[in-house]
Amino acid sequence: MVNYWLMKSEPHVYPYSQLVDDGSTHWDGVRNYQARNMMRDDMKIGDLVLFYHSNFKPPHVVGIARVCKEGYPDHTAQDSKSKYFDPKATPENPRWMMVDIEPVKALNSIVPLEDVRNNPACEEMLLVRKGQRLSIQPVEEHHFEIVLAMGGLSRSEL
DNA sequence: GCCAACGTTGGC
DNA sequence: GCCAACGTTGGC
Repeated sequence: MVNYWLMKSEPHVYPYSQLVDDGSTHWDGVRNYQARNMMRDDMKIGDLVLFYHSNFKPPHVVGIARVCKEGYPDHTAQDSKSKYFDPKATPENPRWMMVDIEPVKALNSIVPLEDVRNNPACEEMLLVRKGQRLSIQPVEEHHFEIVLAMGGLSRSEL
């Protein structure tokens, strides 16, 4: 059973192209409990991810990624030199978790947030809900397929 | 740069 | 357990 997600990254911090260059990455630095719980409990190897560029004009979905390692402790929380350091995190109680993702395919054309918002079929997506700030969001399969199609790709091309 | 929405913290 | 103050996110 494959699940679908959307993960936000600021392109000036970590763009999709960097994921492609790196081959995979660990999704460190998430310090929100809802997002952590999804990484810890729900994200499974093979799950597909809409990779989203936030804080960019225009904000947009840029590519597809895949979960390649399931939830494990985010070591940056225990690194006092890291900007993600959390003094409450310990080896016994790491507090924060991360997953690894790998690139699957860039969209043929990016899908701006506005296009998602203007698509009546996407009305129910968390991404376009008012006040929705979660950096990791569950996505329904049909929404995943719609965004994929808006980006000029079909499921069989992944 | 503004600010709405939301999450977290900590005093009580 | 309430809630005011504060910090962060992220579109605009």
